[in-house]
Amino acid sequence: MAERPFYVTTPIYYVSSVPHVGHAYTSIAADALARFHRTRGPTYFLTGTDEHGQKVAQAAAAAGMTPQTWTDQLVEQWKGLCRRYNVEYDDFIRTTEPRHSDAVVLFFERLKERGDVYLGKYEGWYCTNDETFWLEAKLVDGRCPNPECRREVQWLSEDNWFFALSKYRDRLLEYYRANPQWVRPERSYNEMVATLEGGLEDLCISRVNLEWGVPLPGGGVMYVWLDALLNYITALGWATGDEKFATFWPARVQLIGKEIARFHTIIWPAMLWALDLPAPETVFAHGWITIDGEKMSKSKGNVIEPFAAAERFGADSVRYFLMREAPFGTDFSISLEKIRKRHNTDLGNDLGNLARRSLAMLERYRGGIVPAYSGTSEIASRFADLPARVAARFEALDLRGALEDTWELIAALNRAIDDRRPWELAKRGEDAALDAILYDLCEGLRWCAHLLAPFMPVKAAEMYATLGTGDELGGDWRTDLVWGKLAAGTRARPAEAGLFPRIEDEPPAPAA
RNA sequence: GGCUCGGUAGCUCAGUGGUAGAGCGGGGGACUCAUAAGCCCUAGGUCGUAGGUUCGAAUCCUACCCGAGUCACCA
Repeated sequence: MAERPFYVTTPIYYVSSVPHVGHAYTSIAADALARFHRTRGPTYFLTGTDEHGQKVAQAAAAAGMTPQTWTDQLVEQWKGLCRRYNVEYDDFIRTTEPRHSDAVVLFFERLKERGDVYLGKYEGWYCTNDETFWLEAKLVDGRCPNPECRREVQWLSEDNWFFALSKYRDRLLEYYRANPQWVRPERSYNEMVATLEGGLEDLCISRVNLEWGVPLPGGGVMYVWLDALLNYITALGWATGDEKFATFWPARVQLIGKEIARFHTIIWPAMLWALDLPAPETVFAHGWITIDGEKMSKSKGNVIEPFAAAERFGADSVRYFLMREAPFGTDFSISLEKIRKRHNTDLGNDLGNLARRSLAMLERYRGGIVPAYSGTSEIASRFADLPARVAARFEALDLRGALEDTWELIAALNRAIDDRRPWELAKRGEDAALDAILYDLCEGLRWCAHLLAPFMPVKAAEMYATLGTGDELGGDWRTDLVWGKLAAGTRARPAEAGLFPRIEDEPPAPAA
């Protein structure tokens, strides 16, 4: 049965500053999903940058640059983050590209034709720093109530365009009731239902006193959020009738951080419906990465810097940590020490050492030549359904579960070595039994390489290469992960250095 | 303040009516192929507090305490 093409997106990242590990987290999760789905069929993975809005304009001005120059330079950091972590996107869209901004204008015109957008007056106390209108009652001493801001606010009265969001409320509620899985995890779903039940107001979608954005006919620019949300379809060529759009929309999975759920699960589907387009299949709101339970923040100086982490532990080890540490969707806490522990124990001790000891014995007892498969194996029968189980985890967006299931095989292989004691079999000349365990180990490693490739593409490929099959990873598990497929006579070569060399504790930093 | 979700072994958590579980850490043991890795054994925790329902509750109800999230036209 052919699956529907798989389209996965990350939020487009706001380029007012540099990336941190939270951005890497979302991108890596999307990448793992995309890499898995590529083994089964057409897959498209989109990420990008959100470059409009007042904060970008201000940051650029502060740096003495035009907004365009500013974003041109910053976007390299974001692309560099993907490169550093081997995040293999199919497309990277910037909202300043004409293919996007032209489509935003088209969107606006379509809505106008349809009567979903109208001219109105927006008035209120406005804080330029927060780009927010505040109710008078919320002001603190006549100033911005945001405790980190507290700037003066000004009274603004503007003629603006409004999107008739409220008229989609009932349809949204029906959609939520009919599709309980469409917003996940459940916590986000419940909160959004509660928001909807509380009622919706129309949305002001233009900014007349701002220039850095997509210009609207008659003046002003598009509110940055609507501009940004549209990237998910403009990148596919919605506006130009590209066949990519026909193939991949609606998205199977849109990953977001839980803080932007409202935009993606209320405003976004309404925008799509206004264009007579279907809403995405699933919006998944993942949790925050914290440091000892606290939100990362530059002022606290507790930021994990993604480039430095990759430097110290290797990109794949950080990828592994992020996907393994907590169930996908919940908050979890990160520290360099935690990454180091997972690297040393899960990756070094369990997996890396398994590969090394297995291949060392193959080398010693069989000259590195993979023996023939006898046709039966206890491990084979016990794990026959593993690829299907791991695949089901991916379908369910249970990325940690996929790793946990795979680790069962790794543990079983380590246990098998101790149970069957190849060194004794070799001494006693029990060739058939020795061949059997050695074959199980090599075949097991081949399976691990396939199953782990979405999470650790580089290390999985290295591991696979040591087996010496000459093939590359990336095939369909349903045909490739059949126990016994590893050919007898294959010349495997133990890696010289371990796959995951142990990383020692850092010496205490010298006092400043 | 309203709403939501949590408070279970040192740590992270699973467990939603019927004799308290997993992983990690800690402790003990046997082995040697291996990155002093792996394997085996080992935790006896008033399941936030106080009531209630029930033959029986970590699991249902009530109140309270504690923590987090959310209630913004803020990435």
